[in-house]
Amino acid sequence: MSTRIQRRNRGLILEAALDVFSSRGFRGATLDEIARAAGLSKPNLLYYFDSKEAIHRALLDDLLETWLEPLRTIDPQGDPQAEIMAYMRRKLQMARDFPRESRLFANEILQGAPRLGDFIAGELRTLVEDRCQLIARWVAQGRLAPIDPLHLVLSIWSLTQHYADFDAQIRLIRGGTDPMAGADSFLDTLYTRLLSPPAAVGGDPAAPPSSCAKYSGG
Amino acid sequence: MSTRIQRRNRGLILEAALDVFSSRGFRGATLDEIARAAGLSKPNLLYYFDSKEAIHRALLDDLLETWLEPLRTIDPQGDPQAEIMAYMRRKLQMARDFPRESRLFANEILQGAPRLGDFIAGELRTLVEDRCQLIARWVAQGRLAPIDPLHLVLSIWSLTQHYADFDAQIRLIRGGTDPMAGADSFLDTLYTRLLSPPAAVGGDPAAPPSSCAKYSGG
DNA sequence: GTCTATAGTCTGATAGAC
DNA sequence: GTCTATCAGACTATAGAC
Repeated sequence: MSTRIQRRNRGLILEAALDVFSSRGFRGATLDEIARAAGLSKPNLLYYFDSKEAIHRALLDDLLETWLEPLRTIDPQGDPQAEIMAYMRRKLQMARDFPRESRLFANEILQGAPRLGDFIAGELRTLVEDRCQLIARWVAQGRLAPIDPLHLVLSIWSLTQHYADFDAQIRLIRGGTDPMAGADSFLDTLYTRLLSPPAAVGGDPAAPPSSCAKYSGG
Repeated sequence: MSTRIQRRNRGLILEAALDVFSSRGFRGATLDEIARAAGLSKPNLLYYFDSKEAIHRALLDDLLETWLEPLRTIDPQGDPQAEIMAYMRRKLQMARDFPRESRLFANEILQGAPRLGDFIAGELRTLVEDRCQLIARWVAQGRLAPIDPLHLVLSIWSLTQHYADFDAQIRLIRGGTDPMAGADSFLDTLYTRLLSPPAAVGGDPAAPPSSCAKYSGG
């Protein structure tokens, strides 16, 4: 059983650690800096967590469910285009609400996914494959414009997380203005134009993507 | 004047350092690992470069021109859609040819651009603003579908660099297959649908983006 | 130019008093 | 539970022989 002060201090540590790990990477982060940010002493950090590694792992574990959930929420019974647009908007909202978590994740991937390999090759891969099959069915039914399902999913990750991961760059380029100003309507426009099934008359100028067949089973 | 062996060793060091810095970040990299990868002793590294920081800076300096050039190459006299598609393809080719450079850059931005702030707020920002004005003119002339120029540029950076920066994740999700397989035709499709000016009849279903006015001057 | 040896610093983790 | 003090290892960088 954990006391009130224990939960409070664990929370302080994780909050501080998220700041430091997300902006410096695992090796760039130091316990000294985390301790200072948490307002605790370094030995006290190690009273609550066994090691620097354990703090980092706790952050990742907290993150993984959050990371899968927006993709899980896609409803096979819903309207295809509306479902994918809603998924994109959830991911964009996550970039707004949890930019540090996005950068923590990006740091891990950039360094070869040393601690996330199992998660990605397991739960995430399974879920992505399932969703790609769903999208391929929607395309086959003519309810979405022809598109490669996997690259579509990757594009949503890329375009939404970019606003969190490259926040520093966008701020410097935009000067004072909000880095995400205009992102919502831009992405709405982009995915509307990308996904709208070609109207009965007036064909789509783009060639259909070569490989949807891969996911057409199931 | 530098001898043949000096040029060779500097090259070996920079090549090894690019491997290590791009996959571990600045603080995660160690001179021991770079020395081992270069086949030289650690003091010998520091005979050629003043410090770890100096090696890193040399890599970034080499990178910056390469980073600007594809954006510079956009031709104001060319066909708008073709120019932007060609720019996207150049960036995608860079992700294929120079994935380590892309990850080196991403590492720096993720950590708040501590060494790239001046470059981004200066040369890059100036060039981006110039290109956004050009794109805004093209939109105003009806030669491109209505779109926010800055977010268009950001989307190209995001979607192309993603294949280099998140390579580890994509590999794990795709299993054995080439991480970039299908990327070319996907991005061709995406930007064709995004940028094609609406045909005379059969309007675009997307609302025009709110703010192109910002770049309409010039 | 390249090496061995090492100085000096930082960092993760532990010991032990309170 | 929290602290001061400190250890052991890893790290960047330098000294000095060859």
